[in-house]
Order: sequence, then structure tokens, then C-alpha cells
Amino acid sequence: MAATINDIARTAGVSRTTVSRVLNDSGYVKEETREKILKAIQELNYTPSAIARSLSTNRTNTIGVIVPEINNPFFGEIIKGISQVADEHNLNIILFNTDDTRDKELKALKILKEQRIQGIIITPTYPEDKFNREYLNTLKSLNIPVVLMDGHVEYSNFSGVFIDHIKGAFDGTMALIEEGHSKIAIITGDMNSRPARDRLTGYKNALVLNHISVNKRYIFHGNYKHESAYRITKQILDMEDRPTAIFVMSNMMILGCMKAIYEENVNVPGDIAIMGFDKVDALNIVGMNISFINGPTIEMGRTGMELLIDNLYKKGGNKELKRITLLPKLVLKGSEKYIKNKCK
Amino acid sequence: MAATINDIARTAGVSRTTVSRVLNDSGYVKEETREKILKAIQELNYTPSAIARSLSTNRTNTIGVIVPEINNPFFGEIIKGISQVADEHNLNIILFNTDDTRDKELKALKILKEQRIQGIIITPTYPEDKFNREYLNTLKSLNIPVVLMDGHVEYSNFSGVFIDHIKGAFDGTMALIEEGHSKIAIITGDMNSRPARDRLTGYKNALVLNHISVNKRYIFHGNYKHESAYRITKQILDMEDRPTAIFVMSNMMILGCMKAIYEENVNVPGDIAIMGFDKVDALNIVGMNISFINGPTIEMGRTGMELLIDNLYKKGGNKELKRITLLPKLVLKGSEKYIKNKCK
DNA sequence: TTTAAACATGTTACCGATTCCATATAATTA
DNA sequence: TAATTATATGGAATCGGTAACATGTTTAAA
Repeated sequence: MAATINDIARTAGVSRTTVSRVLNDSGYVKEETREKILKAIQELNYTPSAIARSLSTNRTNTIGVIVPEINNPFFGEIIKGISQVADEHNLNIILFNTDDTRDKELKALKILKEQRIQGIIITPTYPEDKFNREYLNTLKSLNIPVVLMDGHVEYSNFSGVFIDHIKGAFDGTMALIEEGHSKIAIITGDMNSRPARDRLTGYKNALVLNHISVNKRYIFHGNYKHESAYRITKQILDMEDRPTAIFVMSNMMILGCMKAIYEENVNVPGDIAIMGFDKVDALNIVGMNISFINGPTIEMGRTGMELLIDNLYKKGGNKELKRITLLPKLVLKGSEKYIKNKCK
Repeated sequence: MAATINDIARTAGVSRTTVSRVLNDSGYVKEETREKILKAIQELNYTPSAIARSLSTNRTNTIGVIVPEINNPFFGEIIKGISQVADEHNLNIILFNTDDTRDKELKALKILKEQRIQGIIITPTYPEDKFNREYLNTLKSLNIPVVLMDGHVEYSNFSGVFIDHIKGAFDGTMALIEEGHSKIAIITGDMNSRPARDRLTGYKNALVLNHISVNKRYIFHGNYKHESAYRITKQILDMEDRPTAIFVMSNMMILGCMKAIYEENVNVPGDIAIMGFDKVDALNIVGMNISFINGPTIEMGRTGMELLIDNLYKKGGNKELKRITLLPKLVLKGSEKYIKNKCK
């Protein structure tokens, strides 16, 4: 249906080699001929086929991106960053959303291999899954660069972009301490996950550094879901020697925590201070006095893509393993002119 | 580098046609031969090239998706829906995020044409932009199905999925009226946009139907940004004959509105009822008493993809123009067990 | 036993580009 | 003026598959 390079060649009365030269602006073409060809291209509304080009050049200029939850703004922002850099380098993105499913993740990898993409950025849902790791290794053996986003695959040799969860939690805790708090509760994520463990470590480090004893009664284990944080926060608010601050270790759990606080009519930060790991824009805007440790999501995406591109342009075995750790940023309440909570 | 069908043929001692038959499970192949071939495939870790296949079959099994803001959960959920259906039909997605930029939107369309994708789902940022409409028309003339998501392109002939903004705003207003409100303020979106105008219409329709006069002093024009709603809400709260309910016509504006309310320590819904068009999950979870008119985003994505697929499988001029309008859903406070606001 | 249908496999053209090589002419340089 | 070199274009192979067609072998029906 669509015009091909042969149609252009015929119309312009030249060989398709010459047309190709014009398309790629390579080699010698007489100005007059070039114009004839451009005219034919215009007339036939011709667009070269990336498919045919890919087959012949062995380059697709496409990368694969695999995320578990596209509707989560965390990943949305990562993709935004990836997309910006991809655009700058004229690379296309084939996107897969796995809905946290191992099957879909595996299927995505298979398809990407078929598609002869040039590289993969993946936020692995099951980093510990043997089968997938095997598959990632297969990909690696094919010399397709792989970049991990915020997901450690232990014992493997992939480049990646990571967040320094320890430092982030450390900074958050330090900030609370500097504000005068010493009774600081923490609501952790699922302790089976590496970030949850790291964050707890950061919290402890800060306490120890300040000679504050780590009180086990102040350490509560949530599971990343808002319900768990809701329940735990209620519990915290009922304690006799109630903490003066709560450090909540995820996005969704901040919401559960704030629900409890909202319900119990507790003043933040007057009665209790809240620090969150990961931001919740909505609460920021509404003006709740919550400080955040904020993972630089867009930057993660950009950095990951840059890492990938570095490797894309290196032939053969020259690909370097590079792990970049980004520091989360502390956003203190008030530093963005948060309004004081007048709700008493 | 990677093994080709010829390598498999050679290894298995057959012609590549036979290999192709095994790959596609078509035609006759002796069981014994099949096994030889499968063994070779395994040994050489062979994956067929989708590129070569696309060139020869003239099908890429890929569609293009263009969104303005991938980090906005509204689009994230649409993509989630698209992705689900795409996966069910083994279609891949090339994603473009335009950052609300006309240039990027146009560039995306060009690339998709090069990529010989089978169809496009687009949420047009500049539906009124002549150039882009021209481009969309070009695409259409190429017989590539196009599906619009929630963006009217007037006078054009594209299939699409739309939200019934009039009905949504009507339902929201009716709900408030049924709760006994008659002094209902509205904060509109940018009146240059079709949805904003439609929603205002729905609001008026409900009032008229209930013989409530449309009070111009209760109609406030915002611009979709939270700051505008913040300012307007403050203004509303200061009115002498203050409305008893506010209908806020967007996502972000709900946040601005709630900021003002939170600041002024007003009880919702005791002192004033709030209804939003578009949901804000975070506020839902925290337990603010806001009712919502909720666009069915995931369903939109699914429906759009299904619409596209319908057209994908129809040859030539048989493509049908189909516009599907989805009804937003009313989520009343309390219907999800919202906790009463005790903040007085 | 002959004949047609089913089974099994291979030959070859083609999809739409790129690219190496060959060839011819024009412009420079020796 | 002859020898180079730069300019201009085309021929043909190639990328890795698919598919129409051809051909040979079994198997089953007549």
C-alpha cells in the first residue's frame, strides 16, 4: 500500500541506491537529482520503512522498558525520565506493564528478544526469581545491555540505578532528631524487601550516631499497604510513652498513617511529627505538614537511560558494569511553604 | 551474532522453509523432523527475528500510544487498560510521552508511520491544532486505524472513547441536590476546553431540572491548576450567603480547594460538602469526606484498545467509525466507608 | 492395480531497505 | 595532455524471515 523506495526510484527515474543516498544524506548526489527525488517523495507521501531499515542495518533504535505498575506515578516518572533521554537520542520505547506478574515479565523479555531491541531497562518485580534471572543472563549473553532500576539482582552483573535507601532513611531520621525528637517511631515496609531493610538500617544508624538507644517498641513492621500503617498508627497514638515523631517508610503507608491521624484529630506536627519516605504530592498540596524523603524518580529514569546509551554505543565486550546510586532528597515541611495545620 | 533461521536449517539438515513451518506450526512436518529442528533451536538458543518476519508478512503487531503526561496516573491507568488488552492479543506498544508538546506529538506520529505500526491510540494535546489534524488525516489515509482517547477532534472522522462530561457533572450535581443542597458552587476548568464547558452544562442542567435558579455568583472559573481553586475556595468560604456545597471540576483543583478548606478549618461535609470531578486516591484513603465523579480510566484504555483491534482486523475501507462514550461513576462519601471528619 | 488425496520437503521469489563494488563522467593536478 | 581525483549513479548481494509453487513419497480409496 504505502510507497516504497522502489516507487520513488521509478518515479524519479533513478536507482534506489541513489534514493537511499538522499534519505541518509550520504555519498554524492547531484543537486538536480536530489530535488527530483525529494519531489517524488513528497508526491507519493513516502516514509521509509524502519522495519526494512532495521533488517538491513541490524539496528532497531528501540529499547524495551519493563515496569510492574505503570499507573503508579513512581514508575510514571521514571518512564518520563527515560522517555526524555530516549527522545534526545532518537530511540523508541517498547513498553511492558507486568501488573506485578512473573508470567508477564517473562513474556515481555521474550518479546523483546524477538524484537531485536538494543537494550532493556527493567524494574524487576521478582529479582530473586531464578527463572527470570536466568533469562536476564541469557539476554546479557546476547550482548544486549540491561539496566536495572531500583531493584537489586544479587550476584548478577547488571548495570543499574539505585536509590540509597540507607542514606535516605538516615537523613530523614537525622532531620527529626535535629528538630528535637528522640522518641521516633518507624513503620517499615515488608522486611522481605531489600529497601525496607536498608531503610531500617539508616534509621538505626542515625539514632546510634546521636546516642539515642534503639527502642524496639518503636519499630513497627508494616507491609507497604496503607491498611497496615493505619492500624499501626492507631496503635502508636495509643501508646503511653507515645513517640513524638513517626517515620513512615512508603508512599501508600503515609496515607494509612495520615488517615489514622486525621481520624484521631491529632495535630501535625504540633502533637506528632510525620516524615515519609516517598512523597505524596496530593498531601503536599493540600498542606499537610509532612516532610518527605523523596527518591529522584525522573532523574532515575534519565540516569538509567544514559547508562543504557553508554553501553549501546560500545561494541562487543567493552560494555562496562556501572551502578549508580542516587541520593534521595529531604523535603522539609515548610521548605515548600507548607501551611501550618490549624486543625486542633 | 544471534542465530538465524538458516543456522537452524543447516544444523537440523533441512531447508529453512521446514523450519519456518515448525515455527509457525503450519503445513506438514514429520514428527521426527520437527524434533530435530526443535533440538537445534534449543541448542543455538534461537529466537526468530520479529523484524524479518514483519518485513515479510507486512504486519508488525505493534501499536503506537501517545500520551501527554505519562506520570499522571490518569494516563497511567489508561495505558494500563490498553496494555492489558494488547497483551491478550499479543500486540506490542510503542510509547510516546509528549510532555504536552506539539513538537513531540508530531515527531511521535512521524516515527510511528516509519515503524509501520498497525494502529494508534492518541490522547491529543492539541486537538484543535491544524497541523496535527492534518497529520492524523494523513495517517488515516494510509489506512492505519486511529483511536482518540478523551479528546475530541472536531469535524474529523476518528473512532474514539470519550467520557460523558455532561452526564457526569449532572449526576454529581443531582447527588448534591438530593442531599438537600440548593446553594451549590462550581469551580470550572479552563473554559476554552470542551470538557470544562460540558461539565458546566451538566451542572446547569441538574439545577434547572430541579427548579433551582442558576446563580451566576456561584459559578467560578478556574483553570485546572490547584492555585486557582485555592484562591476561589477562599473566596467562596468568605461569601455572606455561602454555598453549602462546592463542585470542583478537576483533579488538581480538588487539592487546591481542600488546601483552603484545611487551612480555614472547615468541616466537610458538616460545614460544606465537596464533590470532585476526577478522583484523588490519596484524599480518599486519608479519609476526607469528598465525593467524586470518577472517569473510568482503565476501562477507557481497554475500550480504546478493543476499538482499535476491531478495526485492525478489518481490511481496506471496512473500518467503521465508532465513538464510545463512557459514563463516569459517582462515588459518594461513605459509600466507601469514608470516616467522618472529626476535625472541628 | 491404478489413481487420487494426504503427507513431507525443497526451490525460489519477495518484503524494503542498505552497502559494497563497479563504472562513467567531470574537474583537478602534474 | 595525460593521469588523478572527485563527483555521480547503478548493479547486485544481503539482512532473516514467509509463502506460493513444485516435486516426490505414502497412504487410502476406487
